[in-house]
Formats: sequence, structure tokens, C-alpha cells
Amino acid sequence: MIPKKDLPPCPVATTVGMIGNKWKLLILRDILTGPKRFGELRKSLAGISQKVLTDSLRGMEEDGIITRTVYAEVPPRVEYSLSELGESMRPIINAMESWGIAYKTIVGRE
Amino acid sequence: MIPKKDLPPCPVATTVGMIGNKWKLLILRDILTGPKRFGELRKSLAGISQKVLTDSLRGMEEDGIITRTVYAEVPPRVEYSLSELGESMRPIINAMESWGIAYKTIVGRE
DNA sequence: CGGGATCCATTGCGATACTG
DNA sequence: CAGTATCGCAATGGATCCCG
Repeated sequence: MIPKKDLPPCPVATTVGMIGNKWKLLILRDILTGPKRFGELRKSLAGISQKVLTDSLRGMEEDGIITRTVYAEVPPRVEYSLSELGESMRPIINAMESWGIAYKTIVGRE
Repeated sequence: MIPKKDLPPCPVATTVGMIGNKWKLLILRDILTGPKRFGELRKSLAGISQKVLTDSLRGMEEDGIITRTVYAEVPPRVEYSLSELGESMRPIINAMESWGIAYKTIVGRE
């Protein structure tokens, strides 16, 4: 089932309410390239604290964007992967990536 | 001239650093439909405080995303409009809008 | 009208310690 | 390894008052 924090009338506000924050956007970027382990994310997201990372992951899981899979192994392994809903956000991150690339060429040649 | 907070290697991080926050994304959404006055933005962005609105606008102006125009009239009028750089962010907001619309139809029929 | 300047409450977040 | 729990500070953001 899909969560229900009540939706704002504006579609952009809906999206912003779910991923309109620095860390969630960067987490999304990382998991878009394939499932990631907790430790991988912590390394890749330089500067994030453990607490904020776990809180963000839990929130995104509740929103149905990502899926958490626990492997009963020793040592324990946990993987975060995209749900279908999360996958459908790819165009957003793509647009951000394209903009970032274009911006870099602009400031690069000034 | 375009500002220079040093750019992260990842293009997505570059974009996130500039508009990876709730209010800036919503401000961008508003100004994308045409120049807006301070009061208009405050009304449209329900829940934002004056301080946060001014701070956000200043930041976006420094980043070269929006332009601030003061009209020497009585009563005073100030308009915020998109710069070319801000205009180039339209695809990002469009992607977010599309996602929000699609999401709404999904949760609507569950 | 569109802010600037304060003051202050809230809380986000980091640091640390402990666990299945 | 991948967390949970707690504590405490620094910063974000809200409320208020004033001004060009």
C-alpha cells in the first residue's frame, strides 16, 4: 500500500513534500544506480551523520520510494533498492544532473 | 557574473546545493509562471515566514537564478523574475510536476 | 509595500555509547 | 555490519517591532 500524508493540491508540492530535501535527493541519486548497502551510502554521502541517514531511509521507505531488504547473514547485510515508485522519479534526478552538467560548463568558461 | 560556491564533483550535488530545499523549489515553481511580487509569493507559499522568504530570495538572487527589480513608485513595488539560469531549471520543476500528477492518480484509485 | 533588525523557541543534527 | 538510544548544542526559523 502506498502512504497517505495528505496531498497538497499542487503536484510540485506533492513531490517536494516527499523528496524536497538535500539528503533524500542525494540518496535517491545513489540508489538509482543500483541497490546500495548502508555503509556504501554513508561513504558516498560525505558529511551525513548516521542518524540522519537512517531517518531519511526510514522516511523514504514509509513513502514507498525505496525498499529495505535484510539478508540473514553473518555479518548482517542490508540493502536499499528502488521501488517502482522510486524508479519513476528517475526523470527528476536526470533533469537535475543535466542542469548540473550544463551549469558546470558555464561557470567553467567564465 | 555567476557566483562561485565551489562546485561538488557530482552534477546532481551541484543542483541540489542550489535548489535542494523545500522553499526554493516552491519559489521556483511560482516564478516560472511569470514575475511575482513579494506579497504574492508570501500568499502563495502558505506557511512560509517573512524571514525565510526574504532569505531564500536573497540566496537565489546571489546564485543568479532570479532577478530582483525595484520600481520607484508609491507604494513601492518589487518584482522577482527568472534569470536565464533560472529559466534553464524549468525541466526540473516540470519533471517534479509530472511525477506529482502521476502519483496523485495512483493514490487516488487505491 | 517590502523589507531590516532583534530576540527567542524549536529542533535538526552531531557525537557518543551500546546491541542483535 | 547496521543499526537504536540518549544527550546537548548550534542553527533554523517564527514572532514582533520598526523603517524608507
